[in-house]
Amino acid sequence: MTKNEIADALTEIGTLLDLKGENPFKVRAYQSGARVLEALEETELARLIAADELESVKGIGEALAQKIGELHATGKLEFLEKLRASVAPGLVEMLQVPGLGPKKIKALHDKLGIADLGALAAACRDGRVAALEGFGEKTQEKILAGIANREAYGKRHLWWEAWEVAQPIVAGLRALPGVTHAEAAGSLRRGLETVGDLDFIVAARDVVPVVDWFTTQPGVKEVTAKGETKASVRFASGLQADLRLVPAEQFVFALHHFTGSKDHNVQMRQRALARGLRLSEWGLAADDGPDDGGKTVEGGAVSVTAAARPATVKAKVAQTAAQDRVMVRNEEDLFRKLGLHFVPPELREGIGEIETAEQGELPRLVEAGDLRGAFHNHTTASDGRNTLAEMVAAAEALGWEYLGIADHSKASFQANGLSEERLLAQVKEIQELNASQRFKTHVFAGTECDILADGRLDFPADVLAQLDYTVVSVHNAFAQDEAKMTARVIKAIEQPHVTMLGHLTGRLLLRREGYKVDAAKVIDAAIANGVIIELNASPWRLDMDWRLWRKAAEKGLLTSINPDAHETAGLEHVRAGINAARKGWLRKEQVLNTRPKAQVAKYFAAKRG
DNA sequence: GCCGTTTTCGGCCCGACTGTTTTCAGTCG
Repeated sequence: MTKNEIADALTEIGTLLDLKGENPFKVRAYQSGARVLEALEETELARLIAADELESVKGIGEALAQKIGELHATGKLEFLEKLRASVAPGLVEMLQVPGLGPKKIKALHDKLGIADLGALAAACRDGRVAALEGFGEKTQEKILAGIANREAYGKRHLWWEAWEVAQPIVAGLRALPGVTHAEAAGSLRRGLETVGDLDFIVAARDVVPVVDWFTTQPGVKEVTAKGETKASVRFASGLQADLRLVPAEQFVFALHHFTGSKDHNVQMRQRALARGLRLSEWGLAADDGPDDGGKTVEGGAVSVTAAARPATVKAKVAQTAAQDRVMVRNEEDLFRKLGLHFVPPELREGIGEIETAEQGELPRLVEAGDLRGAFHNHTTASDGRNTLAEMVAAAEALGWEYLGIADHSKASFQANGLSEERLLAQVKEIQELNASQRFKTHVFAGTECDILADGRLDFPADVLAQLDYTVVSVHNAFAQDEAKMTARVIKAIEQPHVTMLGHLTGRLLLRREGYKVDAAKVIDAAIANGVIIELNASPWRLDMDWRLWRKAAEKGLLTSINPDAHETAGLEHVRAGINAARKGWLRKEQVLNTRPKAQVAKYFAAKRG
């Protein structure tokens, strides 16, 4: 078992023990054990197990060491299997209902015999839940609503959709009187392809109007929390948004903390501790040990124990400031205090960015402003919703130097794919449009040519030779096994005149898994053949996945950030592609469509031979 | 279950919020 799988098993043990009403500190021991494990390198874990030194790791004692060792060696754990058998599986599912935790679930199970969501809904409907001690009408209603909406509530949301909700809120927050800082944090800020919920961090002199404004935004369906420092709302789409109000001097720390990721934060806190500092959402302070006036660290938060707890947040800040608080002006400053170059939010995934930032070797990431155009766009000639002229006008409005048109080929019948004749007519139309100088934006004539089931292309080489460039993509026979699909794609990119490979896996985020293909082999073949793999920037695709880009680009792979636009508004999806490219550590030089028109034309010409 | 110049038992993570209570338990992050 890998360390992350073992960590998942420990977390599951914690959850199950919690549901059984076990000692909460025991529960936490398993959960923090999982966190500790996640922070270890895979090789380090193997070494510690081999050397029988697991117990030297803080947070792992005799019992956890034994269980981790067993899971690592055999992939199984009898203790966990017995535990699973002793807890009704429906209870775990009940944890998904907002407002239900282990205690309430245990009470429902023990007193009403409820063991799954169906029975819970029934008990709510006939009023048995409200009659239970510690429950009431409101709780019962909330549980019913939670069950009804759990699919929407539990689900993640496309980055683009979340961003469209978040943008006006950030702008509105910043415009409120007394607001000094406002930012969206979380996975949205990290540019992750999907987002669980929205986190807004705000510093304001007067909090009440901010909370009132936030909870009355258009689209808010439900206000689930409303206090002086925090408010939560739920939009009709099921998207949840949290607002956190912090004093101005804590803003940077809160922003960093809630931007995450969890792994990045764990590593940052460990780095702080190694430097005699403690980092948390509250601040950065000297680490004087656990008895330095009451501050303790657990789960990363610097907090104040009961004996020394001041009455208010303000008093707490004042007290901490009076002690050893390290002041920072911005995130750059925060990283600098820990001996690091600034780590852009998109890189904060805990996958090596901190080590690289220490060496000062983080790349200068590609930016939205670097793009000069985009390829792989559709028009009404195939399945697009705007004409060639409309698409070019939209590109011109974006200030683009060039726009590539790549309509579908005839095998994509469902998408009104172009025959050879229609394609060549379109090429002529494009040449005439360029000659007319009607638009400042130059149009490159291409195609999105289907890769047929056997790896042949939908157009012959002599037709492709008449285009500026060729994108090749898989649009059918998705069910082929990995070996067959991989061979099919490689055969396609080995053929002459192929400029770039479209959406490597064909995935549709939150809707459809991609087809099975060996990405590493395709990447090697693309490099060997001088073929680009596109970064399809459609918010539903973001394919090839950002997790593969860093290594692929290091090996020499070139990309193009392609919106796959089917209408004028779709051109702006390159913004989502920029996120993915940045998460893949890509520099401007590794993205074709950051190059000036003349260089692109030269690149295409060289490829055509 | 883990931990220890407060050491081998008795602590351990808390602030904010809601809902059920009338002083607090449970949830969430």
